[in-house]
Amino acid sequence: MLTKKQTQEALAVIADMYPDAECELTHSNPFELLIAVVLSAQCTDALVNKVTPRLFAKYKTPEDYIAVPLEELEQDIRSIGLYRNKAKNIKKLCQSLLEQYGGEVPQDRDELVKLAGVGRKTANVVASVAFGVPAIAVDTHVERVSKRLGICRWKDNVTQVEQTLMKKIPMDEWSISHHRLIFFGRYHCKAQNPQCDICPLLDMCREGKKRMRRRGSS
DNA sequence: CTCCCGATAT
DNA sequence: ATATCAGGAG
Repeated sequence: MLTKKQTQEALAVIADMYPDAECELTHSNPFELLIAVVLSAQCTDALVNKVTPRLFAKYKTPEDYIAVPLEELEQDIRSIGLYRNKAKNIKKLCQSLLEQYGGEVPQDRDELVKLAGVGRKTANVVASVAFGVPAIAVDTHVERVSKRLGICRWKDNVTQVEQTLMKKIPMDEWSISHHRLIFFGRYHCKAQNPQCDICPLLDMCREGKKRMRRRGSS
């Protein structure tokens, strides 16, 4: 496992690669962000961004989502995938916003996770990006990168990964580091074809060195 | 653990 | 053809 100091050294290198990493889901207010993040489960941001322009033009408020039949909302988000669950969740979520939060998106993570379709990862993204609350949302990229680099253990679950990252990163850098880890995972330390051969972190990466050996001897 | 699920890269 | 995609609910 990388120490706290080694972890921050690795993050400094990643910061050089992606100094301006930020949320890539297009949105213009907390409500749109919440919808976009719910839609983004098991799906790329790029695909979500293809759908949200016309979605957000049609649906401005929680009332708008409740007003249409479920089947119509399903069709409007069909290309995202998992659309039946997501349409149902968005309707329930909007209902809750109106009934319990005056139509506004709550800022508290504990309130956010009570909403349909909102788990810890989504709640962290919304709290962090929309409201500036320090948080590290552990998605597939953050988990993969953290495990490959050895910031956490291979068998850690997402909760353990989040705890470890919060311990090894200063709180005022949680949000920016989270986005940089995502960029690093999405564009460089990719799931399918990681670019270990040109990786500035290869020296301190167990998995990378293992992969390079495997490639070199075959 | 399984199911949801279309789009995309390889 | 298959793995994967800013996961969450039952």
